[in-house]
Amino acid sequence: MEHYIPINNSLLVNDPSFQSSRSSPLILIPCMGCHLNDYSLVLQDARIKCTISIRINRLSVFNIFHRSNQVHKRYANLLLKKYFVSTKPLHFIRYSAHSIYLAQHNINTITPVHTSLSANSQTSDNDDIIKQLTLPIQSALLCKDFIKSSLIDIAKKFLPFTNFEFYSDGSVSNIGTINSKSGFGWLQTNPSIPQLSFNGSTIFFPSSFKSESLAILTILLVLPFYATCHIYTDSQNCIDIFNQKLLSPTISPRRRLKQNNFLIWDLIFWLISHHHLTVHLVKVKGHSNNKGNDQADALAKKGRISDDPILINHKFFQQSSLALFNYNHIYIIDRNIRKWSDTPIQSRIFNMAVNNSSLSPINHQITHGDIDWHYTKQWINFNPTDTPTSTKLRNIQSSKIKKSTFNHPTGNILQRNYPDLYPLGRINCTECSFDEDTNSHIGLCPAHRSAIEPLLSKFKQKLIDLIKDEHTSSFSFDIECRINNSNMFKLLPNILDTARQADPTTLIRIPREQPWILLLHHLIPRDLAVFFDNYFSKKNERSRFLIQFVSEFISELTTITWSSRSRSFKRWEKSLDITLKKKKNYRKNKSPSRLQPPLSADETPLIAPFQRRRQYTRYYHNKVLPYFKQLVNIDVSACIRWTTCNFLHSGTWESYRDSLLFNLDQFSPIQSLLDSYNPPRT
DNA sequence: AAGGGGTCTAACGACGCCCC
DNA sequence: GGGGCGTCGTTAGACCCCTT
Repeated sequence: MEHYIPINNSLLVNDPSFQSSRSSPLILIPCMGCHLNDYSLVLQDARIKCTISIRINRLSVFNIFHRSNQVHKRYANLLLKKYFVSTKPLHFIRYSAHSIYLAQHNINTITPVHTSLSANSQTSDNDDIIKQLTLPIQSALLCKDFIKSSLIDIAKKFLPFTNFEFYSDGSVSNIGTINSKSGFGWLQTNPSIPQLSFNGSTIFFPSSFKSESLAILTILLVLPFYATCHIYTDSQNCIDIFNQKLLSPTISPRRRLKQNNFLIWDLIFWLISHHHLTVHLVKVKGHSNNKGNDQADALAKKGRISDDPILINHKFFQQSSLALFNYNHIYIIDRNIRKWSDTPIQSRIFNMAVNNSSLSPINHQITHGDIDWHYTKQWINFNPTDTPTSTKLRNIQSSKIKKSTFNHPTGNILQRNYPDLYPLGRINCTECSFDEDTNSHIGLCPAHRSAIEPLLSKFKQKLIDLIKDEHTSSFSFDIECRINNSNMFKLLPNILDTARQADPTTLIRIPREQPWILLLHHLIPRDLAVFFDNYFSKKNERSRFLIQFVSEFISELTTITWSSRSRSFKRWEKSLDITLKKKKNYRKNKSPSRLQPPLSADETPLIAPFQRRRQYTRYYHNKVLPYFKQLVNIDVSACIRWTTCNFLHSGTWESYRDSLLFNLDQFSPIQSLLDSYNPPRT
């Protein structure tokens, strides 16, 4: 905010109009620049000379006189460009601000916690230097006390030296699983200095970058004032960030808070400037038989086992910190918050999507993980045309999405959308004329079975040939046997009929034993993906082959099912004289009829919302019609656990999503660990 | 020792906002 | 309207670590 100060009263003293015993008025003018100016704030308005930034959770407001007020006339001769006049004098405002502060903090006495550094400088005693040096270790780290004391011991032993050489390394195991552990280690290698080493572990957002950063940080923590050190690390990333930030020390808070692990990096640069350190980072190649690096690597692996993690206390930066986001009061999310927010948002969107009642026919498939979402995403995004956008592509995509969300315009959906155009009652499938014409019926329809069966065996043979010719994985035996045994290419009439003859009050469920039905809805079944995962070792190869195979498979399946259904449905529509023209004009014809009596203009707005409301309730709360809203029994809190998993461990949330039956008890070790040393609460 | 998986960056194109 | 700047999504590539 812009900094305003009271006008210098000496100017007013000479003014005869103020020569009175009454309280002097408070005139505020913009500050022209002072030590409080925050240069890191980049302002658009060049007229503002002095800006201050301060972290507050409450603002005290006081009133000012309006420009038109009589009071302003008294100051007209001062020729001030920009000023405000408070309705209350300065001392009154200061007094009320102080009492608000006391009331807010619920205190009567304030104990100063700051120990003045200038007082200590007189006695340059060793103990005092140690005390100053280890202040960051004591206050900036959150860990068990024995870790702090071991760091302080190292700092004491390093105190008489200035030139250091370190090898550092980080290590992360089982990344992307709930068992991920990250550790780091370093050792001092200058032969004239005690060759001490250190290792530790950390939690939250494990990545090798975080481990390596923490290794550098702990090195800097133990260095004495004015020390020089060379750090040999194998992380190109750390070196880049280090050099980049070193060259541009005045970085805006917005940019700073986007840096991953900014708590660690802020502390690193705070130490460099306050402890006057000279640091050089040197790149070494990992696993290149470098003795120091190998030892650091071993230390990092050892540190990984440690159950006592080291964290940064964000409150160390209370002077400069803006409001930081935390995860459920556990720990600060010290990375680009906008990027990170994508994770919970995506998982929530996914959870809402799979909980949608339209997908209830494949509810079992979703809960049992029968659908491979990774390949499904690739397939939905697959563009068979050679241009990025086209009408053709739009039609392909719209058909894919409608079919996959069970919203393809079948009888029941058309009846919902055009209630006056289609006949009342159940619209039966025009091909089998037994069951209702719905999205889920398409795979179960007995009319298509004779055509589907040869197609399945044709593509079974095609898959066997493809894998036999192109497989790259080490094990290639029993290809034929496995594919022959898979349900993927089997048509089981009994199971299909059982699914069809479901209780009419419950919705039809697609049988899990017939995964090929999922392909009709453009969802890739796990039963098919597993062959590609097993027999193709390269990631891009298996995607390419799978998409190609699926593309042909789905196109032929669609021809004999969806296309055939659509043709016969069109004939049926024609027999009832339902044409495309009528559908297109349906809304157009509807709306004038509603507004037809325009004679009473004040009456129409009352009618319109009422009618709309009735339509809404008709489809969402009437259980007889197919599309009433109902809760699907998928855990609503799943998205929270997926995100938590992503926060505590690593990897994409999708990797945790695929084990949908996730056990909440797996968090208890982390929770007990957190409880054990009283985590920061913000 | 090879390969997969993860993290991270740079580069690119596209787009929106702000200011001149 | 155009330039500057930031944002977003995607892709390629480099690197490291772990697993097999």
